[in-house]
Amino acid sequence: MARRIRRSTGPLDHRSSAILRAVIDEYVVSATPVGSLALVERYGLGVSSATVRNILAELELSGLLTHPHTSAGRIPTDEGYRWYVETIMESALMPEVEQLMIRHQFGQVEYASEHWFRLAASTIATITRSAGLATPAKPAAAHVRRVDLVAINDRLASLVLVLREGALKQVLVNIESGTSQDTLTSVAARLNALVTGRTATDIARAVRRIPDDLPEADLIRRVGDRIVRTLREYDVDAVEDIFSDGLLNVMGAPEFAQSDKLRRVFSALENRAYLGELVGTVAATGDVSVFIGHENAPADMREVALVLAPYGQPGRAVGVVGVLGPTRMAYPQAIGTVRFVSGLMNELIDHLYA
Amino acid sequence: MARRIRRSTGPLDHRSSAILRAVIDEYVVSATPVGSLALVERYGLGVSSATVRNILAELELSGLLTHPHTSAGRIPTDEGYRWYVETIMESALMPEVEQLMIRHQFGQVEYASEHWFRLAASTIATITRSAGLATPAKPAAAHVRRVDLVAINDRLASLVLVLREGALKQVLVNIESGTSQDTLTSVAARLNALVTGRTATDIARAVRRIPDDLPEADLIRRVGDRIVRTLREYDVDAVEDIFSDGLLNVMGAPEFAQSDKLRRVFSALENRAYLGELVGTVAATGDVSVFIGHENAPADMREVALVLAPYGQPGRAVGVVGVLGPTRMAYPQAIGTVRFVSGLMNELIDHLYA
DNA sequence: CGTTAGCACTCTGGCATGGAGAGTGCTAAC
DNA sequence: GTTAGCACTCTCCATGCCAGAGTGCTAACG
Repeated sequence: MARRIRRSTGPLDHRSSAILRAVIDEYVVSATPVGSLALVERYGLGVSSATVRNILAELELSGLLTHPHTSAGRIPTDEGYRWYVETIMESALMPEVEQLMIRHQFGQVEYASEHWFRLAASTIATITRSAGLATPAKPAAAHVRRVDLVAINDRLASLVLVLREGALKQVLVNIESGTSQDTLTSVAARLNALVTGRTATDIARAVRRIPDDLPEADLIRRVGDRIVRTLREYDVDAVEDIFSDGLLNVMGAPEFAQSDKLRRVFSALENRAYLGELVGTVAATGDVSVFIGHENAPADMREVALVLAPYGQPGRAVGVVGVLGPTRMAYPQAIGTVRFVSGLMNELIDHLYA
Repeated sequence: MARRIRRSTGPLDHRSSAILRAVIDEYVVSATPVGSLALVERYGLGVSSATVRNILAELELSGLLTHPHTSAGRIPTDEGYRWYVETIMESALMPEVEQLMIRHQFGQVEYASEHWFRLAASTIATITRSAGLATPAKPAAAHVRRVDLVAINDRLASLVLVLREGALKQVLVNIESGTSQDTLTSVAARLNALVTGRTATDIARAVRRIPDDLPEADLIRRVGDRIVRTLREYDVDAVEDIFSDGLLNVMGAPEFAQSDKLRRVFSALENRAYLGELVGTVAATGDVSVFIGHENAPADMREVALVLAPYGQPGRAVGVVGVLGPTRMAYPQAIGTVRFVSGLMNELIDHLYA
């Protein structure tokens, strides 16, 4: 026997890392198991295929690579990808050209803040050729900036809440037949004094203290309660909106050629519960997070990887942007892109709250 | 030869229709070509399989059925489905039980009008086990009901438009550093006088007539222009939002087992241009419309059928609800469901504008 | 004249077979 | 420690074959 096979758990030596990296790089583009010969031919390793085979066997023992069957090349395991991601995590950046392109695109929609996160998702999708994900920036607790009441018909009015975080919320409220718009306007004025800058809890307290002899006290109280309820719903709502774009990109991947695999990916995407949970944990961090294959709890997501990053201002409004693709994903690009876009979103939000 | 084969272009005789109907009913549930034997066994036609074969041959000549290959059963052509749909169009209704169930569901979200169309899509998806589609009710030309200006920071304000049709629109506008909220409020009041109940064209005219000596004339004019621009964009915007739910249902259909077919369906769904166009034509009609296979212009939609119906008030706000599924669809159920849901949405909207 | 039994014919789908190609793991030599 | 050489294994694809399903035609029937 030429070399004792190490079941190394420690860090990989230089040559092993180079080969593991090469296997992953190759597999990511070819989507077929990569053999020792292909590696020496295409990656100028300076050793023979036999040597490479020895190292591949070691890497397999360490759990970083596998074999689909005896006489096939190697493919990375989720652990292999994990190692890879750790090694490139810090250095992954976007090419300047693309950065400029994206900045330009965002410049086009300048002030339609509600569309930023959609644009983020579709930009990410285009660049990474995977599915782009994004959630709108959502505050920990909604603060009201302004209230409006507009009569819709004889018995209904539209209650509009403008939140400090830039979001709008509208609900209908019943009014007594014959209430004029003037009355509504003055009620809205009273309410504005009561609610501006406040959160649900504060407003609930204020509403309880409305004196009975105030004109229209009843209506004010009723609308006030409605505001509280609406805010509470808004606060509790698990990230309601996870916008995704470029699903077609993912559908093209060869690993999803069988439609049942594809189906699983989609049902994973409709599994808002898990995504919402992830968004929550990611929002609490500062940088890009990567979730690879079985690192995702739901069985349906075992074949996909997620690259997510938060944006916004911690404690005020926080959202998430990211990529969903096969575990065989161009991680450096994905991480670079997500990092850049989240940074860009940060700039935009900062500008908003300057 | 026993019976001269008719290449009838006229209406089908009673027995032929019964058999055609049987083929379609059977194919819709089995998804496999249906043979003469299966028909006589399961549909008590009172004739032998040989006779049925003769009639099947006639129906094929008339273009209502085909053959995937020589020794297979028959499957309906798009024309066959078309014939079928015409014969059941008027009579397709939902079972009362389901009607009640749906009414109940809508009762739950009573006043969250912005969510009605989403609920419509998901309800339709659940019942028909296909993809449910819905667009929000959108007016021919937006009328402003109210304008609001809220300072966001030193240089930005949020312009909120409440439209007569119940929609909200928000954009950011630049303001001069140091403009107070009071100024903004008074500007908003001026603008309200100017724009209430008007459409983009009217407002553009009014803005041009603002006298220079009005306080803050500049700001008023600038915001006015912005309102006009926003309304115009809103008007022009091809139906921006086509909400869909239950795509997973469609993915399960055996005709989409190969993922490239599935892919085509999805890219069709992202083909907002065509869907928007359809929505436009459907909105102009009064009842359910059905588009089967090649009746759809885009090649990607040749394997799906759409059942669409408008809702809302013509000339005011009109939206569309519908189903997208394989051409092999349970048309009676789909048509009944879509008809009922659109009727229900009509009731809701009428109530809103009472 | 329409209906029916009978039968030859055709096509698919599943399954086994076999050979080419790719890539491994091992051994022995360097 | 590295490498050439080689037997071995497994997939993939093309081929051939068979059973099953269903047709279309023909000839007989009422």
